[in-house]
Amino acid sequence: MSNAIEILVIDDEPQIRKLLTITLQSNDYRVKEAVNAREGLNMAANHPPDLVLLDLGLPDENGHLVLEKLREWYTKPIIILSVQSNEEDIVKALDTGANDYLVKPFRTGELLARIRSLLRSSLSESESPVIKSKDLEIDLSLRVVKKNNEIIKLTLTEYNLLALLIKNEGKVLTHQYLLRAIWGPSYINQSQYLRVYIAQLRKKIEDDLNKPQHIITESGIGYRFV
Amino acid sequence: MSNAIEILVIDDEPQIRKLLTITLQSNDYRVKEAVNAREGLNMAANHPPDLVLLDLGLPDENGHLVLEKLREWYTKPIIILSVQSNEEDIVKALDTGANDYLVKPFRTGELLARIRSLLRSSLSESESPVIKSKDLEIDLSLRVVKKNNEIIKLTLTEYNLLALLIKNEGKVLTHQYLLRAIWGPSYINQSQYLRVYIAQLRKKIEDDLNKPQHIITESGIGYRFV
DNA sequence: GAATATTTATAAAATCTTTATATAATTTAA
DNA sequence: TTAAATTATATAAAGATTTTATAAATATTC
Repeated sequence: MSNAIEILVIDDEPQIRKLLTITLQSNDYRVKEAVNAREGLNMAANHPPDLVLLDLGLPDENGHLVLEKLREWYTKPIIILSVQSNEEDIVKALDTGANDYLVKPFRTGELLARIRSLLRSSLSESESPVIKSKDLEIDLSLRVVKKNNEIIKLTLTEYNLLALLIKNEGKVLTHQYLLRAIWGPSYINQSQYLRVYIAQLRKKIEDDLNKPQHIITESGIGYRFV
Repeated sequence: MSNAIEILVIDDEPQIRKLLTITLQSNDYRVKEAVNAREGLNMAANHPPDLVLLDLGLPDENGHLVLEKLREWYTKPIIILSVQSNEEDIVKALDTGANDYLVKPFRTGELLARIRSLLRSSLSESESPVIKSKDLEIDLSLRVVKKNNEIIKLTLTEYNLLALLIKNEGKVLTHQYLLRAIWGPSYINQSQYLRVYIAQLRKKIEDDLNKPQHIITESGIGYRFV
């Protein structure tokens, strides 16, 4: 998978690198390893990762200095891993731009949770989940649908229906399923509702109503979004 | 100073609250104190702070549940303070939406550094102090709104509503969310309030009331600022 | 007592539901 | 396999309902 989240580990201890790599990989992150400051800064610059795990006790350069250099341009999360547990180091690292500081030995479950926490906030602010096709674009968090870069107005039911179809892209959703999900369990026989709303949606998002490109009818079964 | 950063402390132990309040105030933060979950949630809703310090061991409700309720709508940083140092609690809290977790007793210098770290990222990314569009200009730090370079007078509620919409530019904010954020959780059914204030805001900032360019109605859902 | 907030009332707009009818797809029977 | 019959779908449009906009009256706050 090429859209996996990439994490750069900068640590000189081979056994820590190995532990981190195995832990992270088994949680579906892509991992790159650097064994010292020079290599770490190079790798970060050549191919910026989504998050950096940085050991403060590197052999070739002072850890705080590495952090400072990295922060000159790197804006995504940096987590410090260090054997130093004194307050001075922690405060200094955080004030230099680190987003978190874990004292070695750390608990891997906690590290993973802190990684998730940081990725959550850094991702949600920069880019929201947008689904794009040739002419359509749906931003589920903004609740906005665009066709050829123009916002199209959808009513509550129209949007709910489209969002459900899109979330299950490629999959045929049965009449029953759609009716139950949008109108509720007591409406599963009101297929006509569905037809009316599918027609309205197509009028808004399809170029040629006689040859729908997005909402495909599966006669006798349901509809499918492609 | 009225534009100081405001921190809400939710903790039932008086001596901890006192320590936190003194520490924070001497670092130029404005502090509000809540002694239990109910009071904390109310205070957060009525006047959303810039950051929340939440004790997990509250007397009246489970801490994780409080965190969950808060995160339903509150998007700014939350730091957990807890005597529990077990990994399970830490992971759970972080995955529920906490941004950091400090085990009591904590070092105040580290707490302050972690607060600075979180405020740094949340402030720099979420709100640039001045937002401009063709005819409108809003300075969130000065609390001033200009239309065609003329200052327009807004009441407290009008300003809070407009500021919230603007901070979430492009995003549809539901009635519930707006009512909860501006009036508090007990007002989520008073959609009429919202309509009255939206109408007043439009009268002040829109050129053509029949074709609003800034505050867009999403019928059945809420409003969106563009 | 002026400014602001909360209610109330009501007209207008938007949306949803229902009906009607044409068209398309599928099944049945010769 | 083809033609008729049946079933399923598409779409417009009318009526019903819900939602929204706005003015204006009343209450509250500072």
